[in-house]
Amino acid sequence: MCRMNHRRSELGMRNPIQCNQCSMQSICVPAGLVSSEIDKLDKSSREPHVYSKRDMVYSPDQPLNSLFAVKSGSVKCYTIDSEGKQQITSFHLTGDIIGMESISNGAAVTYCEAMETSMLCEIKLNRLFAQNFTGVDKNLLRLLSHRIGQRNTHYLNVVNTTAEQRVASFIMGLSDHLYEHGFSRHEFKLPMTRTDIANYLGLAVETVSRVFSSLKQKDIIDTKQSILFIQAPAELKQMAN
Amino acid sequence: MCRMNHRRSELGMRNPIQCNQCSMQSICVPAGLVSSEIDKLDKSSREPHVYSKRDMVYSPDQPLNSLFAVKSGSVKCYTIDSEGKQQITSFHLTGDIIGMESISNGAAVTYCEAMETSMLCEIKLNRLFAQNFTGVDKNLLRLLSHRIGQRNTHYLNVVNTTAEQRVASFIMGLSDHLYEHGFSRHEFKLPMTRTDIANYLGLAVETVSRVFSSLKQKDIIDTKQSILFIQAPAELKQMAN
DNA sequence: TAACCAACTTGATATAGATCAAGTTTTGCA
DNA sequence: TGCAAAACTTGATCTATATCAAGTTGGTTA
Repeated sequence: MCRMNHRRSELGMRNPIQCNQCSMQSICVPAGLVSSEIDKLDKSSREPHVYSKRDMVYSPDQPLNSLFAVKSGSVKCYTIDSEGKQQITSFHLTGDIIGMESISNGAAVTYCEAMETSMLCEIKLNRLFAQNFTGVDKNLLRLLSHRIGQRNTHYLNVVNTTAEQRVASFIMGLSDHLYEHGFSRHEFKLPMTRTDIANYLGLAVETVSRVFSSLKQKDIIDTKQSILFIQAPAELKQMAN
Repeated sequence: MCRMNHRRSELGMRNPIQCNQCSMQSICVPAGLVSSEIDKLDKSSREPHVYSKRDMVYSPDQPLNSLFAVKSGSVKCYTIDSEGKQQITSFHLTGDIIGMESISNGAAVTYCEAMETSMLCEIKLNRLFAQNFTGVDKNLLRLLSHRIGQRNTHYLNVVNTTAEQRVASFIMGLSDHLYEHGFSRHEFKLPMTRTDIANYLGLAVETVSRVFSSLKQKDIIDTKQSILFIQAPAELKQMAN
């Protein structure tokens, strides 16, 4: 049987699900809690908050003692330098936990903005710290450790690589992430603009556009509006290296 | 009185100090332990291991359930891609804790190599996990969170910046780190080669060399062998932005 | 459904930094 | 202490990608 049939469409809106069915519950909720206790969590932790396109989840220097789980949709995190220039540091899709870099000083360090209508759950850190839930701390520790690895990987993808490698690796990264979270590997919506992709990868928009055109011409990918089709995954993976 | 007089020379070898005097003890040793209990820690945790230049601390895929504290000297972490090309992901000096990205899967993900004679203490993770030392877990969590921020900062320094900005920011970063750890802010030894700096910053060696020459010509820095002097910190900081 | 604005594309040209080349200086070892 | 190898520097040339320019396409709103 084709695995694809079981997969959710990336294109439609998903239904919000309860904490006790959520794939992120090992992080969100102290591991020891049973279903009846989950119901007692305050509403802001139990129910996802809906953000519209361009809504800000948090801004630099804002006190922040929570993480956020992206239940659906997508966000971008960015800084703005002294000359007012935006620099995107990360994109986050369904299944990502964001805000880990602010644990160290209790304040946000980037802007975090919804790129489309998105649902995020707030995970209050004081709940994780309240008791000696060492098991939970371990999960959290693994999560942060994994994020450090991801940041290194992104760095490796941008330093000393060609424009084509960066874009190929970027697309493969999205594809892998979506597949791990139950979506199609070869057909998905790109929630970010070419300008955002370019900024994230340290390239000019025009260069990103040219790479997309070139990949399309080689029948490696195709696009229809903001939907991307990966037609030759092996070739793309090889480019990404 | 000049603060400099109190600072250790970066140039000479430091004496190993005991755990109970060590500035890293909040991370290395479960916080509750008193001096008499520290003595009971096994020798590998209590005493730093000495590495000679080019010695490998760990290699990718090697099982790793420890962090390492750099007590003196310096190391570089790097990956080697499928074409055998080295890419340096980080440098670490006295006071750094390394290996955090391997917590998530219990195995090293990079090579870690001593750049000079260095002393590192092994911090076994199972000791931190053994009991419900939530306080320690919190320290560790903050440490990892901080590292994520550092990785972002390094990324910001390399993406969409000029060669001059990268080098200026790199030098300022070293200067700040060394100052925070009790060394001189304006005069220190560069333990890495120009080739390593170039690789780390995504530049060619020749470009790094030219930037150094240009900064020297502008009387912003000076070098004598591997000693670097920062002569105009304000200008350098402004370049780094 | 028009019309406007943002996003995207494609082409022409400019340039920062890579690469190639040929020294010079420094380091480490016999 | 001297010599070889490695590290570094400087100059000349090349190139990948930025920048500038001028469209085209697509999405949103009246």
